[in-house]
This record gives sequence, C-alpha cells and structure tokens, in this order.
Amino acid sequence: MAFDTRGATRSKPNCMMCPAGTRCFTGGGTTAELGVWNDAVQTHMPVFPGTGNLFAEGDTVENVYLVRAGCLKTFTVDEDGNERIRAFHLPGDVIGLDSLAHDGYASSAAAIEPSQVCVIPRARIAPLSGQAPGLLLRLLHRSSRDLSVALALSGDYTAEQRVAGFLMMMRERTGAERKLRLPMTRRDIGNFLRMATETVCRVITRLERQGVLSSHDRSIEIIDLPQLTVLGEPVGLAEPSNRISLAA
Amino acid sequence: MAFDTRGATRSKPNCMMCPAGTRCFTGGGTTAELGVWNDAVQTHMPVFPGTGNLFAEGDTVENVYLVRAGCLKTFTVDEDGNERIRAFHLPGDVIGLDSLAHDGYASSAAAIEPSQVCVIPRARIAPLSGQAPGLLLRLLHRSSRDLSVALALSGDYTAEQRVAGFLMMMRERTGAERKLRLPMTRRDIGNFLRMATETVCRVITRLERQGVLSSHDRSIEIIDLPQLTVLGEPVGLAEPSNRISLAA
DNA sequence: CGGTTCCTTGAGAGAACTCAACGTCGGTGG
DNA sequence: CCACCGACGTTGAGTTCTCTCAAGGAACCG
Repeated sequence: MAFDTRGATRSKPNCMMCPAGTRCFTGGGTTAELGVWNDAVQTHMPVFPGTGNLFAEGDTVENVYLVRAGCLKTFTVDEDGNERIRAFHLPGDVIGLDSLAHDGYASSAAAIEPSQVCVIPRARIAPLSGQAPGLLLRLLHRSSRDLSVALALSGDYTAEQRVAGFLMMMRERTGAERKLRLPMTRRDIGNFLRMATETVCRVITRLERQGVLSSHDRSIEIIDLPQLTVLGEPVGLAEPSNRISLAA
Repeated sequence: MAFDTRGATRSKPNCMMCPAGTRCFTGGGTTAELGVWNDAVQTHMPVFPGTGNLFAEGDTVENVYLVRAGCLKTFTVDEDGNERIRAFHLPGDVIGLDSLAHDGYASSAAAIEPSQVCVIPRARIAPLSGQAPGLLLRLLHRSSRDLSVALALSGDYTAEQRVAGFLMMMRERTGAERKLRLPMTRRDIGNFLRMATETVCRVITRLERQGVLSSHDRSIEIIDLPQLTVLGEPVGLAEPSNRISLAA
C-alpha cells in the first residue's frame, strides 16, 4: 500500500484520481455518472486502527462511506462483549448503505489498517435514482453482497473449505492474480469464518504443506489455484453476485 | 389440526373466516385494509406433501402466497442434490415476497403437512402501496424475518443452543404457551439447523432428562421456559423482528 | 403382512476447540 | 541502547463436540 493517508485530510475528492480506481463500484459507469457521483461525495477522510469506530451500531445514520484505500471491518458486539465480524470492506466497497432504511447503523465499523473513506451524506443517495439510476443499481448490487456472504457462512463447511473460500474471495475482491496481502489478523479471519484463530493457522499450514499455497504472515501466494477453487467453491464466498439472496 | 383441506379447493377466500386468524400479517390492520387485502387475494388452494412443489427455484414469479393453514418449507437444492431448508412457513406467513424483484423464485416451496395457501398475483402487490401502505409495510416486515434467521444460523452455536432457539422460535410463531406441535420431521429440523438428525434427537432427549421439556414424537411440552430461554436466546431465532438485519 | 419412514439410542471416528508454550516483531521506557 | 511488554503467528497435546455408521422399535400404508 504505497498510498499515504497522512497528507489527505478531509479534502474534496476527485474520483478520477482515486486510488481505488476501477475497483470502485462506479467502475463501468459513464463519465456523466462519475460526475454525478463525484458531486454526491462530500469529503474524504483518513481512518486509523485503534482510534475508535468510524460509526457504532445504533448511531444515527448520517453518511454512507466508500472505501478509498485500506481496509475496514463491520461488526456487532453481543451482550457478552464478543465481537462478531460481519464483513471486510476493501477499496471500492460501500459501507452503511443497508442502514439507510433504518434509524441506526446495523453494525459498527472500524479500520483494520490505515484507510481512507469517502463520505456521502445520506440525503444525497435518494436523488441518484433520478440523476443516475444505473449508478444506484450498481450500488444496491454491491450492498447485497454481504447478504450472500451471511448465507454462505451459514452452511456447514469444514475449516479448510471456509479458509479456501475466504482466500478465493479475497483474491477476487482485490483483483489479485496469485499474490495476496491479507490486511486482517488471523484472529479477525477466524472471527469472520466462525472458527478458532489456531484453526486458521493450522489450515493455512496444511494447505502450505499440500502445495496449494505458500504463506509468510499476511502474505499469501496461491500456488495451485484449481485446487484452492475445488476446496473453496462450495462455500460460495467468491462471486457472490451470482448467488441467490434469501429464502422466499 | 382440525382444519379440513379437502373441502376447500380454489374458492375465493374471506379473510374474516381465515383459520390463520390473528396470526396473519394483516392482524392489527384496519377493517379497510383487510378489505383491500381480501380483494388482492385471488383464490386459496390446498397443498399436500409429496405431491410436488408449490413452485420451484427459478420458476417465473407469478404469485405470492400466504399460508392459511398447515406448514410449508422453502429450500434450495445444491449441485450435489442436497436439500437446504431456508425457512419454515406457518399460518399467516408470506412466501415468495422477496422474489418479486427477481425473474425467478429464489427457492423452492413445498408443503410438509396438508396445508392451504392464499394466492396473490404479483401484479396486485404494487398497488397496495397506494391503497394500503401500512399493509405493505407489515408485509415487508414479515419478509425480512428470514434474513434475520439466516444471520442467526450463521453464528457458531452448539447443537443445544440451536435446538433451544428453534423451539423458542416455534413457540413464539405459533403463539403457543407451553405445548408445541412440530409439523416437521427431525430430519427437516436438522437440515434447517445444519446438524445431523441424530444430534437433534439426542439434544431433545438430553433436554428432556434435564427437565427442560417433555417430548413425545412431534409433541413438545416446555417445562422450564426460563431455562430454555437461557439456552436458546443467544442464537436469536426468536423475536427476529428486533434483530438487526445485516452488515453495513 | 411386508415395506417404508420416522424416531431413538449406542459405539466409534474425526474435526475443531481449549489450554499451553514459544518465537517474532514493534513500541516504550528506563 | 537494551530490557520489557503486548500483540500476533505458530505448533503441540489433550478434550469435547458432533458426525457417521449401525441397529432396533413404532407408526403408517398398500
């Protein structure tokens, strides 16, 4: 991540120079749409790990956020104080869109590495339906992904399948070919996939011994993509846009 | 179930005489709203187990259904032919509403006991927003429940917690106080909760030995409701309307 | 009556968890 | 500068939970 977050505080962004580039949900839109969207964005701002939440569960929904750079997580905290990670958000991802229809945010959001987000006031979302309906559609499409993920994680899969599926998801979402950099800790991965930290480690070690990948801390290199696909495919974490959303 | 489905084939229903009674989503609506809804309903029809699906995944969405009596399940079938139950539908529940925005049904639906459903052509749903907006809101509220359930099932809970949560959900949704009649098989329960049939049996037996409930086949009597609540609460299957829907 | 489905229980196997220990790394303070 | 501390990643050992395989009883149906 060569992007320097320190020098870019709360300035009006320009989508044409965004580090998220084509991974932004606007990718594929017309220049006119990009202009409409650029006008909707109020500011961008840095977010750092360990410095509090971007917003907390239940907070009044004032903004929707778009990840410019870095990585954030959204999570809930149950009555016992246990964190449950709902999603990781990479550059180009939208955060908070599904909370628009509610009084408060459905989850808390925090950076897991130095990040930058665009701030879009909620009031500027609705007008998009008139100004750039295609844009709104792509926005909604993005937001439905987390639902597919929740559904995918509700299946009963082995630890190996979950980890393989997770790596495939990360590969697809980062646009990487074979070399991945995981921004989150093993603990966060385990929390997200509902398994112990140690199990995440062991599975990665096992996959390494099987020649499927090589791993050094948070750097993963996929050696045998077909095999990883076979392992992780059933979970359905990758390519969630093709998945059906929820039961009738 | 004293309701006789044999004599009631495809006749225009009257909401005032519906066996679902107050459990229907219309419960709490005004008389005027009930009239609007009654007009939207085309027919009601019996559905029997083992006689094919009410509709199948991918079928063109022509109708939305409302359970009058009995119990149905919605499910998907994966590439290996394994059924995965997404939801059970009891009297008053709506089936297929979330598929309205799509070309095809998101899942298949079938009766698990002799049932009756009201048929509402999809074209009659949209006009409700003008005629009886409160009705549509309650309809949408109902339909969001399955999402909460998917989220609840994605957590890592013990078999005991899942079964306890399931029983609490059934108690709440049937409006029962302590005596429950489960319309579905142990196998279906296990499929829904993602666990082996035998484990469902064993857990029920264990809860019985602990004095939490007594069970004879599909009849369950809850002896120690507070204890069942303690066990099943964390899963969040009951009272899903209070639950947050999905990650931001 | 024979066949089928469902519910239940037992025995053994396997997967994942907990507990524990150790090495590394980065920051902090003496 | 270096010792210390905490967070993170890894690995081992033992335990626990759930699954699979197997079998038997009960209810239902042709």
